[in-house]
Amino acid sequence: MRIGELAALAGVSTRTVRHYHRLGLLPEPERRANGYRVYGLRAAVTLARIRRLTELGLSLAEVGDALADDRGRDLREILTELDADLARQEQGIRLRRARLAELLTRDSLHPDDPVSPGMAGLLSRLPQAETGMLARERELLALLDTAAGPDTHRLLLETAPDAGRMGKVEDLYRELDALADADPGDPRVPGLAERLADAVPPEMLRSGLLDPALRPADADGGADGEAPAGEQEAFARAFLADLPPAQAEVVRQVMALLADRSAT
Amino acid sequence: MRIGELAALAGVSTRTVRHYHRLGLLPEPERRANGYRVYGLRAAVTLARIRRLTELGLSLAEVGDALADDRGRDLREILTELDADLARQEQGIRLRRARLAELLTRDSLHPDDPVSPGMAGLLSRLPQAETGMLARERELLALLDTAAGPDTHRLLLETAPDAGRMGKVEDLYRELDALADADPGDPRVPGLAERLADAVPPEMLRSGLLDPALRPADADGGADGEAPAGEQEAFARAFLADLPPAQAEVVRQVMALLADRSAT
DNA sequence: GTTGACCTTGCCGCAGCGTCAACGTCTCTA
DNA sequence: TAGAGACGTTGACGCTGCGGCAAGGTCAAC
Repeated sequence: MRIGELAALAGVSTRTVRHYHRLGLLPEPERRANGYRVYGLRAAVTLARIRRLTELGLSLAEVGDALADDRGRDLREILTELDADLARQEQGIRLRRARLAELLTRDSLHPDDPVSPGMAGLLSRLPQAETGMLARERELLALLDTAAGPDTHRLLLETAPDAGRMGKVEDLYRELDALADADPGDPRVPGLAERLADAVPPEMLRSGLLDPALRPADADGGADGEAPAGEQEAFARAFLADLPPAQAEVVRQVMALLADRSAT
Repeated sequence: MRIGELAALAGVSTRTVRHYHRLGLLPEPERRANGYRVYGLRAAVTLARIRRLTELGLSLAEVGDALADDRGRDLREILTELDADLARQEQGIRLRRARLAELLTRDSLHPDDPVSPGMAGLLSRLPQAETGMLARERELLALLDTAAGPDTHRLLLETAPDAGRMGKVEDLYRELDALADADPGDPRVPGLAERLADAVPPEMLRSGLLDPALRPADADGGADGEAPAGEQEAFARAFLADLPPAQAEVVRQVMALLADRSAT
């Protein structure tokens, strides 16, 4: 047999056969004078064994072990391990399919993409916004949905304000947006900060969710704080750093006010 | 933020971030004077979106499509397709796990490796043999188990001789083995051929399983036949080509005898 | 000044082949 | 007898999603 016939017999490509030669799974056979490989039935038998094993899901390296470890004994180990691995894969796929199914049943695929069900609910209660501060907060929440640790995540969903309260602060957000190009010393800043501080739900303060953000390190006017940076601080700092100066100043003042109040 | 902070925030490696840059999934940000990349919160948001999508099982290319196709609409298609793909994978894994389970419950892992249950049964009814013609036939059967089409495979299992009959021909196989180094013209050949032909179960002849092997093309003494080679002929030819001369001659004579008999 | 923790680009490696490329060999047919 | 077409040969690159290493440059702290 030449390589093409062997390959056809075993139902693989010639490329595959040569690949197995290079990996040492299939011994290189004799050559004819013209350089063509000549195969006997043994090669087909070995090739079929390799295929049976790979079709079960063994890697070629594992197949190599199984063939080398002279028949048997070790094979059972390999297969057992393989089964465990496949079980893990199956679980992973099922989990992703479940998430997918949940996503696909949602009436509208959220513009912020596949967030968790809880976060999707939270986002849907927030006023919609394509631009401005509200849009940024929506993005931040989407980011937190995947990047925050489970504790932060849980607190976030538990202390989420209800729709009624959110409706009330919508005007305040518009005022914030108006400060996009303003100076940090803008006269509108202090008043807005106070009204915003008043609007923060008390249960959010009590939850401790804001504690890291309230730490003094965030209150200094410097460009970058140097705090040891737990995860929540990291998010808070990144958020602040991303804001226009006047808006950042508002947020800082809000934080200062809240820190004062929670201290008393 | 520098790249390390961004990566930590999103829970990926810096290598991953740079990889996404090269793929165009994440836009290259501004650089500081020293060449360091500087990121804002937007990058973290995008990065988180990429992660959410990849964790669902989308390829990075698909993520790219989803991000490029400006929000939404197309995403549902991609996800639906992905779900179908995952379903296929899940089925594949289940099937392999079922086969694995079947294999692992077998008391002894067969030396010829994971053959199908039917073939395992057939092989277990054949006399064991480490070498010689019987060993070759066992190998051939293992080969046919994976390489033969479903029709051939079914015929093979249906017409398999029972244990009693196999016991009777065991002696004949030993005689065949004795011819391993003999001349094709050896005086023992014709008699052995006749006794072997007598031993072939009539239902195997009737099944048509042997028909291709009985065709005249196989009877000419030439080195290689040139028949159009259906699958069964291919196996038969390979098997014959692999035998020592005297044994091949016996087989040819058996075939000729059977052809005569089935013709009358 | 020297660690040590960052950052930069760039290239190799992984699994399992598919897919050229550039070439030789064989057989059949016009 | 020449040419077409179907084979064979080696070799190298491509794909996925990064990890790892090399060979540096930068920056803050001791």
